[in-house]
Amino acid sequence: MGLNYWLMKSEPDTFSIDDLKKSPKQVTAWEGVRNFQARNFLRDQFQVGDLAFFYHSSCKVPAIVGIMEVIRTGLPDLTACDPKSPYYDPKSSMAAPRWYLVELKLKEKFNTPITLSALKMNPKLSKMRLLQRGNRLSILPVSQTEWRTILNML
DNA sequence: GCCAACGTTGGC
DNA sequence: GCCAACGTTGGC
Repeated sequence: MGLNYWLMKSEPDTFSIDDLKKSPKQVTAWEGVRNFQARNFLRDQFQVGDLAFFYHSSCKVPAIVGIMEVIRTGLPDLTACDPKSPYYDPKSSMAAPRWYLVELKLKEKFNTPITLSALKMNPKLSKMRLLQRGNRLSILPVSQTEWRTILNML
């Protein structure tokens, strides 16, 4: 099986691509995913070497702002075990982790973000999951064709 | 701040 | 297992 492509949303007020750029080694643990479908992607389908778009959501100009590479997978999200964390989940435990995360390294920050409205205007992307009505998943698979189409928009 | 759409919870 | 109520997401 080949490598996968993903789109990962983050609210820039919480964690932006510049925060990632400033992180040690430009690596981050993508913590706080609390949706089962997204969790299943993280736990079961992410592979080392996969590439992911960094997407800024819930902000003035929602956009793809860069590319990350998956460097570690299948790690339990221990913020679920920390009562002081906003991501605390009493139903998770060290012995039986409920939530997982991956580690990502910044590959590229785009000089010009690819905005949501630009994505919507590209007829080749009409089937993209991000653009489907009512989509709320914070982690979405991207097809290889979509990935290439989007890179061609840079 | 609004609201459509969706996910989760919990009573039955 | 159903489904109403509630909470969250996220664009606008």
